[in-house]
Amino acid sequence: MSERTYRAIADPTRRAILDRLRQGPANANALAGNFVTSRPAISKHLRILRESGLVIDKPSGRERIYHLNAAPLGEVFGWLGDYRTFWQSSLDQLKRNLEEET
Amino acid sequence: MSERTYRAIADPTRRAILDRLRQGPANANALAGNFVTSRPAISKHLRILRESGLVIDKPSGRERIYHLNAAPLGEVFGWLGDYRTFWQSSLDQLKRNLEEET
DNA sequence: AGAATGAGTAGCCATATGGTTACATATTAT
DNA sequence: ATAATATGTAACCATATGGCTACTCATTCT
Repeated sequence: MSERTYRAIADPTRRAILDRLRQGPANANALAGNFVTSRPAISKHLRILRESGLVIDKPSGRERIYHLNAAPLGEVFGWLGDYRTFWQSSLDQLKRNLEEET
Repeated sequence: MSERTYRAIADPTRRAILDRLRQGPANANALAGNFVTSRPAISKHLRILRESGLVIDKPSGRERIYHLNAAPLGEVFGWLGDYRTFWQSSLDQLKRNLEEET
């Protein structure tokens, strides 16, 4: 399912929602309040976040409280981790490669 | 520019290209050879990777050698890092939250 | 010179994406 | 009971995305 995770975090609004949820649960209205975007649009983003498992919603009366579930991000983090050594040495390493046969 | 990075890695083919480049530089043809997708499609992906700075191309005669440049991934890694504590404790933490008022 | 090769672009197409307004539904407040 | 509130969905729209075939351009091989 990690494919969905990559897609989900590709959108800046959705990343902002996740960032917001790091400070604690919130209902849809509260989340929408943070953006210029219309509430239905946020509702759509929340659906995508739900489907990717990045948020979990807990119905509470007429409202729905959204909780962050960061677990799926672990996979992405893992994938990126494999590149760690590359970006650490990359600047000079790359230069050497590129100038190698100049 | 990190926005472009998130978009770039959202596509599985592009991630596969990056994975491939981790093993060393390659020209466009070689990269395209790894996929069922047509060469022009790969060419487009390479353009996006170039524009996001994730690859750097070094023209060499009639071919163009692509090198991985993982640096931009560092930003994404950093963003994900802020969630680390969440996914580590998330399973039981979340359960507690959800069952809190049940 | 002429053929072949590596690679990008143009033009086209179908589907996905993100946004909007209008509407439907359920729960809570008066 | 009725009004107000919270939220999601429907229908529609414009643009982005990813893929394909045909074509162009530059370089290299014979």
